[in-house]
Amino acid sequence: MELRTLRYFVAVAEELHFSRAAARLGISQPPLSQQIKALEEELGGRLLVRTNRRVALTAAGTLFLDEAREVLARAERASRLVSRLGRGESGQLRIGFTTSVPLTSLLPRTLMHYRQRYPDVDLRMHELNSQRQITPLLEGDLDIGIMRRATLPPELSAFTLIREPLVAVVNAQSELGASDTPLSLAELATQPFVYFSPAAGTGLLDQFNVLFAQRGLTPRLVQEVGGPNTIISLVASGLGVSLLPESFRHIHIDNVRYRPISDADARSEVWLTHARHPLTPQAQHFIQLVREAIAD
Amino acid sequence: MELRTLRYFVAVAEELHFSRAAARLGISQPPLSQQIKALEEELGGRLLVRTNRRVALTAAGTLFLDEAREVLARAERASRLVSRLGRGESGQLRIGFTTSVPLTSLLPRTLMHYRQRYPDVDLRMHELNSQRQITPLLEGDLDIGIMRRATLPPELSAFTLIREPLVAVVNAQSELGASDTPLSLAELATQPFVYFSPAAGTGLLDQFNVLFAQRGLTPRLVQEVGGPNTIISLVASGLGVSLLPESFRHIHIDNVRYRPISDADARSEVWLTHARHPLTPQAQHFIQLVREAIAD
DNA sequence: TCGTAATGATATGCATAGCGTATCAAAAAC
DNA sequence: GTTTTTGATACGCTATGCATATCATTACGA
Repeated sequence: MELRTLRYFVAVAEELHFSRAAARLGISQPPLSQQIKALEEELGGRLLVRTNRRVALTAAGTLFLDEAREVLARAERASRLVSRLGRGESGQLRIGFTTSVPLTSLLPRTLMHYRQRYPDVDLRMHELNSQRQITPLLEGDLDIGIMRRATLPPELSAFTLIREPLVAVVNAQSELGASDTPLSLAELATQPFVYFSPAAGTGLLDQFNVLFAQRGLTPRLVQEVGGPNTIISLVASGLGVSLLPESFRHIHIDNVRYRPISDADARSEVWLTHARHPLTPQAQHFIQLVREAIAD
Repeated sequence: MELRTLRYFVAVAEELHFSRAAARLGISQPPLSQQIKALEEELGGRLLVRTNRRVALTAAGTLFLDEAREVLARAERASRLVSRLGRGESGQLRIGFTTSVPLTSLLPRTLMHYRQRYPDVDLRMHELNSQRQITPLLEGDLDIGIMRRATLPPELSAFTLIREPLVAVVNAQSELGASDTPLSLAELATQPFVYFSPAAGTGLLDQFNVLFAQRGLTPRLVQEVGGPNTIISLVASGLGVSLLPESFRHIHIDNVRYRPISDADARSEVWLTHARHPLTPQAQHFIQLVREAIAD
């Protein structure tokens, strides 16, 4: 017994006429008669009484009509559900992102596009620092991670979404806050620094260390903090200077001034990271949209 | 998409191994791979991830596994239910019978056999006189009627189950009750009669009338009643004599004596009647059992 | 590091299931 | 009685699904 058999039977049972049913099914009448006959033989009893040029359902046929409709409807439903899920039109997409990412316009824009295009996908955003995204990505608890540049295990793959300049964060009342002209890292390094503690897990700290070490500079850290907002607040209070990606300029706090860095390599990257092999269709679509957004 | 496809997919999803699944299905591995591939193309998304010599389900595949199992189970159930019903192993059987029929051993015996053999058939017995069985039989409200010989419309078909002699029912205190020897109808007709009213609808009245008319006899009816038990009671009270099929001897009432009738044609028939064309399998089985019981 | 085993994918040929055309048989309608 | 309707039957063909042979990739062991 196959679904085709059920479709044929339902057609005959509804039309109560073999030729009309065959026309509706787009086949000719003889094979339809044969299939119904075979079905009756398989079930071991008559489903239809063909008498006096009139076709009628037996009790068994009436029952089978209900059952066959039910089976067909379930099969149809299964196909529809799985098709949508498999095409990435439903299901879920879990994205990890760092604090700084919402400040760039790329992510909010792409998320908006994605939600418009795939409104039935359950989008789950998890704010996690770069380090803390790695394990969930490896274990399949996150589909996509958006993070600052970091050292990744080989099972993860990444590409650059954004490459943005670093800017000095200085107190407007201080000596360095008197101007808006570019500063060199060497100049900045003369000042007391407020920066992330290693426990904050941000990829920015690595970039920070590398940049200064390459120049033989060792800035004096007066305060280690957990998040960028704290950094900016402490700079506002005059505790020291700092160095952050340009997108943090969007955070306006009294007494804080952002100055460009003259060093050409003072840049930070935002990465899109994912486990290497089996990307879900939802993740593929998201990445596709991100790439299109970058291309603009 | 066919049920076969679903069976194949379930096998692969359960084994997570194409070759083992193919072995379980009794086919070779290549066609299995092809069918799964075709299924994935039809649904428009991957159901399985074949990676690193390991097969795993995607989210869509996990959903489809549940759905496919459900569809297959429903199809299986439909097949089982309808098969039983179509084979006459379940469903119902509606039998009409007259008052006198339970007195013969044939019907109780056959019913017992039928219930043993087809315990899941809902057997509905309706006590109805011969006339009142005809309409339900014609309209499909009864499958089988068991009745005394009657004139039937051509849409009904019948055969004889029992042919039994008639016996005289006489009062033990009366002149005719003094002996057990055979009586002729002519002798009996000299006595006042207790018999069925036409409203009782029994086929016995027809037979009664025919028998006496053929002999030019017109017995004097002193009382018309509705049922055989009343006849016997009234005979017991001395109101008159009567004529009933032999099986009524099973009703023992004080002061009633049954005497054989010497006329060879003084016989009554019990018929099994049914609508001509589409007998339900349940009715066919019942008739089969009755015929076997008669053959013994 | 290289060879070997395991495993799914691909290529190709064949058998059969299912379809179409032609025709029959029975019954109803005129 | 003739014609029409309609499901069943006969028969040939095609396409689907299967088997055999082989390939490609990867993991594993020496």
